[in-house]
Amino acid sequence: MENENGCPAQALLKTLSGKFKPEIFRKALQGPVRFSELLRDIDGANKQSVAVALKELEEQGILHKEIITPKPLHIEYTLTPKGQSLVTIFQQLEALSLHL
Amino acid sequence: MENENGCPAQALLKTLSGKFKPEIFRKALQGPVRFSELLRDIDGANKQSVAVALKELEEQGILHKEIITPKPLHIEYTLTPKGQSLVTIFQQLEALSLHL
DNA sequence: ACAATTAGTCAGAAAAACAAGACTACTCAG
DNA sequence: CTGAGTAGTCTTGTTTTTCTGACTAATTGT
Repeated sequence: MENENGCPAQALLKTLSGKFKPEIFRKALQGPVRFSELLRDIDGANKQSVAVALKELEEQGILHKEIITPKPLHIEYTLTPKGQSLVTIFQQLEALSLHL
Repeated sequence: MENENGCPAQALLKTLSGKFKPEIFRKALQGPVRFSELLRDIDGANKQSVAVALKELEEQGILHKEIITPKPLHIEYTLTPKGQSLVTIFQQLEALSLHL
């Protein structure tokens, strides 16, 4: 496990790779997301993968986890400022994929 | 195998995922690359993975494969215009990974 | 009391990605 | 003729990623 990486973008690229991360990120753009909501809405999603994706996105400081109410358990994930800064890059990626 | 993907960026993101693709892309920025050169220069690279990466990058229209001389076998891969258009995005990704 | 929802975790299986080594096929230098 | 370089492919095996189903633990609805 050595990581003397000559390519800085690679790390960032990795943080958004994974089957559901781009999808989750995308939904988070439109507002706070929750675990079970993602599970329902994302086609082919499974608990484990969504849970791991959320955890990693949180660890990477892209999403912020917040317990809204503990009584009827309600947790929300929102984009952090760092997450917001990725938005423009995503928009460009999307623009690119359209006209090609 | 259905791909009615709600996330356009995901496809593009996938084209650059994989252990060596970012590295190969990066080298291609500095000039034409060749198979054995990548094999030598990229740390931990192996024939199979590099071959597959090159093939996929070519299929995705990011690299252009050209036989320079068939006699002493010499093949070069160069960035296509589509590949070029990814450069700015990469630069932003790198800028981002620095100040975070 | 019983079912459903919330948000997970855990163990094991299945699938996908990656790696190692043998092999093809052709050219060039000695 | 032999060894080295070019650019791969093919088969097999390992490692990583993803998926499935069972389980926890609490609350709300019927």
